[in-house]
Amino acid sequence: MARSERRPTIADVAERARVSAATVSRVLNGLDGVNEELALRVREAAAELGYRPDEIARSLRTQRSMTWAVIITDIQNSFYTSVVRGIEDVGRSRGYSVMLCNTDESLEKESEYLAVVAAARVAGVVISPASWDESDIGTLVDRGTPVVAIDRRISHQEVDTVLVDNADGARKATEHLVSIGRRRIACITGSLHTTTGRERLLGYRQSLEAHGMYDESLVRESDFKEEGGHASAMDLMDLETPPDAMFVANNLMTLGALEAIKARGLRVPDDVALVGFDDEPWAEFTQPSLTVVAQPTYELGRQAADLLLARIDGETSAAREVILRTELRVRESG
Amino acid sequence: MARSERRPTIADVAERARVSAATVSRVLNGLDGVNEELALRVREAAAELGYRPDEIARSLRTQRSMTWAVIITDIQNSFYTSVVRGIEDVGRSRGYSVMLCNTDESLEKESEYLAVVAAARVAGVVISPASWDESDIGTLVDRGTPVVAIDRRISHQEVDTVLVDNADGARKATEHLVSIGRRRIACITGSLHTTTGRERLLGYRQSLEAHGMYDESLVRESDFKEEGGHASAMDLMDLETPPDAMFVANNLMTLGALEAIKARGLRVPDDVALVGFDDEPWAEFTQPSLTVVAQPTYELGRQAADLLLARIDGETSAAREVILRTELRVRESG
DNA sequence: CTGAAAGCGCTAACAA
DNA sequence: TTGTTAGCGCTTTCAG
Repeated sequence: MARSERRPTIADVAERARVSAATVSRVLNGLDGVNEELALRVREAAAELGYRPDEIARSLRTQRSMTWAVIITDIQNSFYTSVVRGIEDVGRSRGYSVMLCNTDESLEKESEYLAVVAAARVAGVVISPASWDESDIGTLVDRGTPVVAIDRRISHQEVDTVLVDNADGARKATEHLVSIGRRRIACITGSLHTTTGRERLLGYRQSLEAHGMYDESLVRESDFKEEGGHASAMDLMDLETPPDAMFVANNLMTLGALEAIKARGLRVPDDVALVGFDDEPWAEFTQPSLTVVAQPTYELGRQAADLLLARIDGETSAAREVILRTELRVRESG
Repeated sequence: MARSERRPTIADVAERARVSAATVSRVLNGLDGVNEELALRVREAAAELGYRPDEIARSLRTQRSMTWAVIITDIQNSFYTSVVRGIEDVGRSRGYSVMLCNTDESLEKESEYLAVVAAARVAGVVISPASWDESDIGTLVDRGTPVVAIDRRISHQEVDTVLVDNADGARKATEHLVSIGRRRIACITGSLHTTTGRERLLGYRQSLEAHGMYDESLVRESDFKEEGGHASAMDLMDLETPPDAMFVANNLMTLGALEAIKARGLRVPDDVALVGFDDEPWAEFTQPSLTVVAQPTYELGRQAADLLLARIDGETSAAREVILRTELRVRESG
C-alpha cells in the first residue's frame, strides 16, 4: 500500500494561485467580493491539486460541524433503519452526513455514545432514547446542541419529539381483536422504561377495560427483541388458561411470538390470533400473513430531520411534539 | 432551551488544578511520569467541571481520529446491518465509534461520502463498493487511509477484502435445484458491475453448463433491490416457456420474486421453485419457507474490523483476502 | 478587495 | 517532572 503524498492544504492552494489563504477560503466558501480573476485562479489551483478543505480544522475553527449523530436502540430493526433513511435523505440534501450509533437498548452504551457525540461537536442529534427517565442527554442539551427525540419521549428535558400515537395504535389493534370475538387477549409490550412500551400497554388496557375484559395476568413486559417476544409468548401459553389472542408491541417481538406459537404446534389465528406493531415488506408473506399496526417510518425520520434543521438554523421556540398517525392493516393472523 | 455555559476546555481544568495544560493532557491521556498529587488534582478538577477533551481539536493536532466510516450500499438490507453490528462490536471494544454511510447503490452518493470521509480524516474505512471498477477510493488509499472492502471486490486497488465464496454458494443453490428435478432454472443476479453479481451468476452458469442445461435467455441482471427482483421475475414468467425454478442472488430480490410469483397466481415450489441468497429470521415463516444460501454476516463484519485494526496498528503486509463459507439451508421453497 | 495575524483546543518538542 | 512554546488547517477580524 503506497502511503503517498501529504494531502494539500489551503496554503498549497494559496501559493499555487498566488493569493493569500484568506482569499482561497473566501472563494471556496462562496463569499462574494472577490475579484473574478483571482477567484478563477483559486478554483483552478484547487482543482489541479485535488484540494478538499479539512473538515476537522474547519470544525475546530467554526465550532460547528456538518455531521449529525443518529442514536438508535437497534440497528437491526427495520423500523429504525427506515427512519434513518428519512433523516439521512433530508440531511444529505442540506450537506450533512450522518453518524449512526447503535445502543442495543443499553443505557451504558447510550451514555458512551452521547459522550462521543458531545466530544465530536456534531451539529445535531436525533435519538431514540433507551430510557424515558434515565437517558443522559442533559449536558448535551444544556450546551445548546440541538436534539430531537424520535419514537420515544424523554422526561425532564425540553426536546423536540416525533412519534406516533402509540396508545391509539394499541387501541385499534386491541379493538380489532375484540371485534373478531377474542376474549382472553394478552399483551406483550416493550420496556416500561420507554414511553413507547408504556403507551402501547396503556392503549391496550384502556380498550379492554372499556369492555370489562382487562386481566393483568395476561400482560408481559419484554424488551422489544425477538428472543424476548419468544420467551413472553411461551410464558403466556404456559398459563392454566392460555390467551386466545396476543397484541405484541413491536415487529421483532411479533416474530418471536409467531415462532413460539408455531413451536408449540398451535395455529395462528385459530388457536391464537396475533396482531403486531410495525409493518414489514415480508409481513404479508408469512404463514399466516401478519395483521399489524403500521407506522409511517420514513416520514417520521423526515419530520425529525426537519425539526433538527429548524433548531440548527436558530429557531428558539418551545419544544415541539409531532405526533403521526398509525394504520391498522388487517391480514390473516388476527 | 437553555443555551448555557461554554463547555470547559483544557485551560479551565489546568487553571482549576493549578497546573499547565500540558500536564492536564498528560494525566488525561495516561502518560506516566506525572506526580501523583498533581494527577489527583487534575482528575478532580476535570470531574468537577465535567470536562471532556474536544475530539475535533485532538484530531486536528494528532492527525488521526477515533472514528471509522462504514460505507454500505443499502442500510435497509439486513445483510449489511448485521455486518455493521460485527464491525461495530469490534470497533467499540477498541474505542472507535462508527459513522455509517448509505450509498443506495449509487456511485454518485458513494463519491460524495468518500469525499466527506476523506475530509473527516477518519481512522479507517470499511466499504461495500457500489461498483467493481468505478469506485472512487483511489485517493483515500493513496493518502494512506486504511480501507477494507466487504462483500464485493474492488479492482485496481490493493485493499484487504472480506467476502464469501459467492460462486460456490451459487453452485450449491443451482445444484440443489437440479437435484430436485428442475430443468429450466432461471437466475436473477445483481449488478454485473459488482463482483458479487458476477460471481453468483458464474457459479450458476458453471453448474448448469456442467449439466448441459445453461440457457442465457433465463438470466436477468437486476439491482439487488426488491423492485428489481419483482420486475425480473415478472419478465421471466412472461417467457413463452417460463422457468420452473429461480435462483435469486440476494434477499431483497428474492422477496420481490416471491411477491411476483404469488401475484401471478403461481405456487412455490410446485410451479416455480425458489432459492435465494442470504438468510433472515423471517425466512422460515414465509409461505412457503425459503430455501437459501446463508452467509456468516456478523462474522464477516468482525473479520473486516480485525483487518482494519491491523492496518491501523501499522501492519504493512500485502493486501489480504478473507473468504468465508456459505451454507445451503433447504426449506420448502426449493 | 485583499492580506496579515490571531486563534479554535489540543498535544508534543523542547527547556528548565 | 513540569511548563513554555509552537503549530495542526482553517476562518475571520482588522488594517491597508
